[in-house]
Formats: sequence, C-alpha cells, structure tokens
Amino acid sequence: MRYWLMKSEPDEVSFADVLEAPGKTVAWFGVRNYQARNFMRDQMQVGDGVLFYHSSCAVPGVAGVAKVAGGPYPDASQFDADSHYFDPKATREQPRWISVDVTAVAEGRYLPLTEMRGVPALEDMVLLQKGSRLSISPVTQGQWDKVLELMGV
DNA sequence: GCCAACGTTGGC
DNA sequence: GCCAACGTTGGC
Repeated sequence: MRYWLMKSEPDEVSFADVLEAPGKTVAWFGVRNYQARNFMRDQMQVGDGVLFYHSSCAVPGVAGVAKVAGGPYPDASQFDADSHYFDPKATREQPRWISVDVTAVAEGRYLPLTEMRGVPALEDMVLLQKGSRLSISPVTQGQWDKVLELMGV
C-alpha cells in the first residue's frame, strides 16, 4: 500500500468530473513521461491512495482524495491518431504508455499549493521541490496523513 | 504571457 | 555517448 500525488489539469479532468463519473471511477490516461509511467507500471497497486491535484489553473492544489481502482493497462489514446496523446511509435504489440483507473474517495477542503508550502510536515514532498514537474509522484505516510488532516478528511 | 527548469531528440 | 536545440510543464 503506497500513496501518490497525481496532477490533472481541471480543464481536462477535474476531481468534480471523477465524483460525477459512473461509479466515481475514471481512466487516468495521457501520461507521457517515463518516470511517471514507471511509477504506474512498477509500483502502483490497486488500493493505493491518491491525492488528486489540480495544476495549470487559477488556484493549484489538492482537490480531493482518490484511490487506484484498476490497471495498469495500455493507454488507448496512444493508438488514436486523432488524439492529442497519439504516439506514432507505440504499437498494439508494444505499447509505450499505460493507464490506471482511479476512483474518488472523499472531497474534503480544497488545499491550495500556497498553503502546502507553509506546512513544515510537507516540505519534503516531491511536488514542492524546486523544478519538480512530475505528474505522478510518491507521497509518504506522514505527508499523506498531514494532507488529509488539513483537508479535514 | 513570461520564463525557469526539466525532458527529449537527433546530429555528430 | 555527448550535448545543443527544441519542446513541455506549470507557477506566477
């Protein structure tokens, strides 16, 4: 059982979208970074905790708590020539990118990035490191507990 | 829109 | 395998 922080642009998929999805479960697709992919492929397990983070928006921050509900499996968008995420080098025989399914667990209070930066217990979070751009990053038990406490979950 | 930081590509 | 050029991320 591990914990993760996963970034999504709310204009594309927001935590509210997950709450409104059938079964409150959505496919996490479009990861095109090897380090993030390898986390999904090699370490992520069904049941792992997920902090659903909103990036590239007016107020970046953790929008909700989720968990891994399925996968990994090949990301269908890599084969779709009409998709923004199409990868001409990926084949059905040798997929390059993968997806997992994520399901909403709790919403809680929105926790802005600016607030997280002021919390000593969170200062080592990968998210908060200078230059960190990883769309999927590991979260420690202590960081997880603190974030959920701050969100009132 | 700016730009720092990082990742990827491709010539050599 | 090096590394310059280019592309992307993402906060501000």
